[in-house]
Amino acid sequence: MSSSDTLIKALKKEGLRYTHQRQAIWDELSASDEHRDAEEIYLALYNSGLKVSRATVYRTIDVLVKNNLVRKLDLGDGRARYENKMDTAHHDHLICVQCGKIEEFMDNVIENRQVVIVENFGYRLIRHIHQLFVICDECGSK
Amino acid sequence: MSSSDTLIKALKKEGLRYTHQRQAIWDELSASDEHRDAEEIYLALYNSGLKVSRATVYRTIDVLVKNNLVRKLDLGDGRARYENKMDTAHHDHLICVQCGKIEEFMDNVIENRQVVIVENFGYRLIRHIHQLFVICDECGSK
DNA sequence: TTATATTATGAGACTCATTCTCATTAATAA
DNA sequence: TTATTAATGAGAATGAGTCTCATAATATAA
Repeated sequence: MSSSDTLIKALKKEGLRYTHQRQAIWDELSASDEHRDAEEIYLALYNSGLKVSRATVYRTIDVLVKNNLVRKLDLGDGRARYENKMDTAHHDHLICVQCGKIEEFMDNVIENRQVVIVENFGYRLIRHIHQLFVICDECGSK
Repeated sequence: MSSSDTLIKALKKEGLRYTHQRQAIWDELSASDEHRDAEEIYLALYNSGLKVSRATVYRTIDVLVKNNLVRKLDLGDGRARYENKMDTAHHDHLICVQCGKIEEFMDNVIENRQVVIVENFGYRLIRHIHQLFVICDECGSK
């Protein structure tokens, strides 16, 4: 499925129109594996000649997040980061507290344990946030 | 060790003065096991007749967090919550996405696994955030 | 103690990410 | 095509948290 089809499908599902701006924002996000904030995405578009407003960037990202095309990360520093979720398996993050580098991890033992913990409470797991704040190899060797 | 002693020790360590406001804020935090935001703490003090400014609430909480007397929680909704850390063992949180109820959990399997994951990257674990967003029993039965 | 030096406080201005408003523009339906 | 309706852009508004600076309180020296 092409990148446009994915977007069009999500927009259709939401009863929203297909616009150049929405395509541009999705293009920008889907072409990268970085974890960027809204301003970085806005500037990337701006610098490539696509003048999409910040408001539209935020509005469109919300739709993408809601439709599982993009993941929103809250690293606790006041700026949300966004990562493309296309073709990527579930994972959580390691964040270097010195340089900000972000790595991904996934551990089935932890995934399963989470479910057990929640079940023991008699609750139902909806989603989780698991972030390991580290000092990475480069920062640690200095 | 009394509640005042704990505070006084932390302030001394930081080279800060012991004031009525700081004591009042610490009293308010140390007397409760709730997970409250700064405004709730400010209002609790205000309503008990202690007119401490919001600025001082924030400033004092920062000191308490830095000295491990209080834990700051980022639930991703834009308001930090604070919980007293006195006499409480390490734990993470379950948060009901419907009613906001917060429960605590601790699992040694997960704790150990985290360390292994980070070591495999050649990194060093500094701290972690692990939040399980759930629908609690009360909300789920409705 | 009392005076002196220094830090803490309060009020409100400010910041910054994000959201909202609303007039204008663009996409879809007829 | 035009009519209808939704989307966009510019900038105002929001809200948690931080900063400023004049005043008040605490600690130190005498």
